[in-house]
Amino acid sequence: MLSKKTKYGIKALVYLARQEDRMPVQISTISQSENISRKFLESILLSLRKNGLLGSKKGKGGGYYLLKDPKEIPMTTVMRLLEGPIAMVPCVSLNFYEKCDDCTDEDVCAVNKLMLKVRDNTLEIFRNTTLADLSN
Amino acid sequence: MLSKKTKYGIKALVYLARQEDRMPVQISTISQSENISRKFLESILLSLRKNGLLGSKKGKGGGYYLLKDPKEIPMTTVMRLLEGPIAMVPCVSLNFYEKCDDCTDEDVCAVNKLMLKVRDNTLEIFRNTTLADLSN
DNA sequence: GCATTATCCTACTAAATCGATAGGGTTTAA
DNA sequence: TTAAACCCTATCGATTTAGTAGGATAATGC
Repeated sequence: MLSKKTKYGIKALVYLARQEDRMPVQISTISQSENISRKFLESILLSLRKNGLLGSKKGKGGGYYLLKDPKEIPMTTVMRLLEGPIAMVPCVSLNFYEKCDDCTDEDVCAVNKLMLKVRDNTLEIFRNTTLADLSN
Repeated sequence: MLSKKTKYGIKALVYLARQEDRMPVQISTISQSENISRKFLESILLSLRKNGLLGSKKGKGGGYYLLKDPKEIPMTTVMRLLEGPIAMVPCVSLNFYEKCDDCTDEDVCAVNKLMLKVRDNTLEIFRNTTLADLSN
């Protein structure tokens, strides 16, 4: 299951991508428009800023804005920042690989075999979809 | 992330699928071979039996066995029994559909659009993979 | 018929995660 | 100087996860 954090994060990013200019948008504006708890969204946007996806401006007239062109932001980046690993098991993860405790031989493991296929497909979709694609 | 329940369940089913005959296999045998906590595996196999995937025999010489030919068991069935919905959000789920609280219009929702693609692809894989495929 | 073997079933629990909420601190524009 | 806005840390209730405990029930073989 996708966490609400990820879901809200994507919605907020798409909201920002839909702005013609790169002017700062306030948290409250997004939270009201997308029906997201203001405080929760605040923490999400904060982490997206810390991870280099968003810029922010403090004080009156401040807010958040995208640092790059939406066309240059693939969903792999977004998903990894918000949700973490794309793979369903760590043993098939590219960026978060971890060996299973119980598995003696990964090459024979049925779960590994199956989830590798799923990861490949999902990854392909995320790679070929940018924020811009979702904003239309 | 895939739950351990699902992971262990798949491993156990594959173990059973690899038996030439349909003789009952004891929980302990599988749990030792696959490094799974005996009691936890017990509860998993019990639920698979209740859901019609496995048969069981009590008493001495008892155990669990597949009720159908592994070729006839697609991973969609297995995944839905063990993990639940295949979709990452309920609003794109076939068997577990649920409307989002925050979403006013599903047709415009970026998350919906993206996750629909992911679900279609994942579903295709699970549909075209049977227990038999994973047992080789 | 009785001991042994194995599944069946219910209940409990420790730990982790999720989805927030609280409550200030700091910066900036007007 | 004041109000608007982000910044940051801490806390919290509810839920899920990954088991564990302990006995009830059923089948087998002697």
